[in-house]
Amino acid sequence: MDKRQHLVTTAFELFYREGVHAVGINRVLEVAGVAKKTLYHHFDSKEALVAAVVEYRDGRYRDWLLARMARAGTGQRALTGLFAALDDWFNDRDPAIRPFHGCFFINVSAEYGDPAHPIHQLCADHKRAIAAQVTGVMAQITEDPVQQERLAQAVLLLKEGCIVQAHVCGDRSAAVRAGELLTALLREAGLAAEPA
Amino acid sequence: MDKRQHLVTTAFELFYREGVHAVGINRVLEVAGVAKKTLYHHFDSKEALVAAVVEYRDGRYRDWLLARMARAGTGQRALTGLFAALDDWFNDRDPAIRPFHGCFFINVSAEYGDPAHPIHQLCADHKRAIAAQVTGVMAQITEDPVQQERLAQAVLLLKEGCIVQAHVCGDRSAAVRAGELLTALLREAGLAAEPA
DNA sequence: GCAAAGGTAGACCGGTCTGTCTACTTTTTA
DNA sequence: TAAAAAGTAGACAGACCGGTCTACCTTTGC
Repeated sequence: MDKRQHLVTTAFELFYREGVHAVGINRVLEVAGVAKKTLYHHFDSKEALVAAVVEYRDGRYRDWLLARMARAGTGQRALTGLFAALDDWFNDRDPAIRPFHGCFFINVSAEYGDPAHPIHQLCADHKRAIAAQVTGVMAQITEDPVQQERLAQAVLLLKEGCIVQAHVCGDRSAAVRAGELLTALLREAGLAAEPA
Repeated sequence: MDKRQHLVTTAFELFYREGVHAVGINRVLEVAGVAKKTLYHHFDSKEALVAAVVEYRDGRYRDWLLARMARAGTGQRALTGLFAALDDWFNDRDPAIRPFHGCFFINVSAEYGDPAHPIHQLCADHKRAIAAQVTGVMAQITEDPVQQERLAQAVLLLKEGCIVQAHVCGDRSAAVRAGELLTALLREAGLAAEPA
């Protein structure tokens, strides 16, 4: 059993559910069943642990989303798969990502509000990595690079928007509406919807 | 000088910039130049202060947004005004709302992650109040109630989305793109863009 | 003119925070 | 097999947390 990894996953669950500042190091140690010395052997400080947790979640989340998109197909089907994945996430239907307590990266960057803070930067890095993934899919839909960028940005806007609506307002159907809006936008852009 | 109000505005500035849990009561008192007894004369607890701060910001923010929309005109022009207002907010161009550190309500509900928590509820209430405002404007654009609801939801999705993009990724032009997407959606819905 | 309300400063309470440390045990590896 | 690495429990330090309290001062309304 890798103690370091165990600390990271335990800390993630607590931080995600209750917030970073609301969870003390002693609480993490108690739940993980690990000695304090061990934590400070692996991490210089709580902030170093937080950084490791963000990076861990970044990898997990992107792997999950990419897999769900790939499973749905390519091009437009992958985008439909993205919003279907979000819908399952919001409604706790996918064991691979359950439970839903909002976007961890939005939550953490709310607590580390200064954009220059390293932890905030890690959250921004995650969003940029997701953006790169989505832009890659866009290349399968249109050849026009301007259109690619424009539509990728639309997907991201709708994605973040529906995550916030789902978490803050408890609107669990936000992903469905976001998906429908994207379809409308693709139609408006002259890209006919593919049959299911 | 109303001490209670002074405490609320001071606490808001600190909470907004640094987060609720990151700012202690003593810090608020020090910055406000107010005695601890006075704070606990007006508020039962820190949480009561937080609630008052959220309600204060709710009023201020909605007044500001409503004024900006009204200034831009009615119907579609009001919606354009909404995204222009967000753009000014993100780029610190409007003294009435400056500075920008993300959406206070998203930030606070990230710290009070439990949807059943009263503070989280207050944040949800704010979003619902904004939603009602936007739905009202939609009645000026189309008579179809289904279309009204659908487009209002689209505006909210794009609004929350661009706020997150602006704050987490530091993308200060997110509001402009969100506004363009809304125009595209209105066009797709068969509602021709009004001339400026 | 005086009581009531609202204000001041700051000591104090019990508790929690991050982080350090001692002293000892287990596991890994060369 | 022996040294090095990684682990254990938990006391401790110094700072800060939210919140209470005493003792005193200032404003305000009747």
